[in-house]
Amino acid sequence: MILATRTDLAPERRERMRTLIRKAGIARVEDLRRDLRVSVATVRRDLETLEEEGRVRRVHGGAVSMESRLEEAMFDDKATVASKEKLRIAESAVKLVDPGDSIYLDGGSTVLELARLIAKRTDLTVVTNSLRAAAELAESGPRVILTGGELRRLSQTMVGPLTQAVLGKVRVDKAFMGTMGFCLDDGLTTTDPNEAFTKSLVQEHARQVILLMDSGKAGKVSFAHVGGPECVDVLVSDKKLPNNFAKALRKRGLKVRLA
Amino acid sequence: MILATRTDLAPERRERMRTLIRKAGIARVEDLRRDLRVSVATVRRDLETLEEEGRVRRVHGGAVSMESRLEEAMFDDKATVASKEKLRIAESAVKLVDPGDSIYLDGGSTVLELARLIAKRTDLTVVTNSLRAAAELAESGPRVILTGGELRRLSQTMVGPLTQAVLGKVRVDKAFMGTMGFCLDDGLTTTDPNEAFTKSLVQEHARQVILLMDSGKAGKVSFAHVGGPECVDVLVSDKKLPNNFAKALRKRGLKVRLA
DNA sequence: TCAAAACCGAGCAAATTCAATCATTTTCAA
DNA sequence: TTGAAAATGATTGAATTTGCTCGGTTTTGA
Repeated sequence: MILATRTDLAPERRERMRTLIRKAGIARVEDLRRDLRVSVATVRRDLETLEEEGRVRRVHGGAVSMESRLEEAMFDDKATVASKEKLRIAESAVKLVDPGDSIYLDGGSTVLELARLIAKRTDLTVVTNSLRAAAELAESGPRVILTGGELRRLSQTMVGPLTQAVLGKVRVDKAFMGTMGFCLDDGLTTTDPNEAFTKSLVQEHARQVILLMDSGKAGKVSFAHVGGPECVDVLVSDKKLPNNFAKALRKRGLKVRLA
Repeated sequence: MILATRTDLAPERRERMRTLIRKAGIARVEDLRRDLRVSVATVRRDLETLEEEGRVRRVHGGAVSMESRLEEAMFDDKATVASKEKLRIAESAVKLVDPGDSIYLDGGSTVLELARLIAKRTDLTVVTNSLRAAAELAESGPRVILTGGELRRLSQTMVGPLTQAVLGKVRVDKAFMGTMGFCLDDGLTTTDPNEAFTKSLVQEHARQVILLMDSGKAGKVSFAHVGGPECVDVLVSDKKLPNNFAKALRKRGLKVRLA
């Protein structure tokens, strides 16, 4: 009986739709309409359901399977979005790197940009607690030393007391660091105490501490205290940095570079 | 008759574009327009989104890829299926991991398979000197501690004297290790002295040393000496392992598991 | 240094796709 | 069988995407 076959058609149709999308990785609304012999309205409604269930991700013109590599590629947040400011700051900071230097790079997106800019240089030694920075330099380039320590997933960095073990044995000419907040009263602050611990540890073993900070962080205070404003030697920021902020820092002996 | 080739969905097209740029390192707008059969306006708009995602860097006339080879390598790692033997060995080895264990994972493809198998477990502590293993566990799963040390590019591991700093401060229940060669006379050998140094260091701080080795490595000798056969407690290998080899090891007190 | 060529971004129009709405059909229980 | 609820299909205005043009900018080569 023809009607009988239609009884529980909807769930079955959605299941077929899901399979079709998974097989191809991506499917157009029009193709699904043709394959499933239903109207586009139904296709859209089904896609809506599947999206709510987390099976697919809708895109203009169709849908991407959540299990496909395409989905991974599209919505991969590992690829950090570098704003123009951050790139400019990094480009300015790279000029501070002299031939033969040994430098430290910590986590943070601006510092990561700097890592990309020195990825071809073979005359440097880079110490880092950032897995992302290490990944940028993993193929070729500087000599790379990782600090070790406990993995902090959010920032993909190695932090905590264990970092002391390696950091205690090395000295760097310049430490390039990021921050969550930097203000005149509270100095350098970040979100995680372990992260803060490692940051202050690095400063003890660096001849010069260079802070890469987009202007949005100026005056901000985060949770964990790293050190006062005087623990930074050079600040590299962008032109939107408030004038009086820069002036106050210079008065305290910091060098301020605006990219 | 082939009708007009239907246009790609935007995510598909951007993915293809991304691949083209990554493969060549750099691509011109004009080339992309021709290869993807779209207008230059669309190419530019796509490049803009890819740039915002941090995947490419636009330059006058085209774009250069910002995706390091490592990410590609990581991706290749995920795509390549390990040999059946290696997977079987890893599946056998994972049964040796008890709830709450702290374990060590070193470099090597078989051990990497093991890392994948425990990526969902949250009851473990993993110490590793392998960036690839760390990458497998970077998203979620066990507590991860990295040894730190100098990056050895070929194996993407941290090796050398600096690893001592962290390894000296931790103890693990089980150390899972790979090898380049294992024979009755020379014991465990590997290609790089620094790597060998770290391996023997680990063995001092592990209650139990478990060697994951496909049968092809049996009787082989590599360059750098790690330790005698007795430094291994358990050998996990595949069924092709020569019978007399297994027998000789058992005679010396090693446990031998064949997957 | 200067001019030609190539390239870029913004704005606009056409085409495609989407979401909301409503009419029709189907389902299910009384 | 009947009526309410759910599912489906069609319509339409809004939103998105795409290709093209035009004025300004960057690069190239003499």
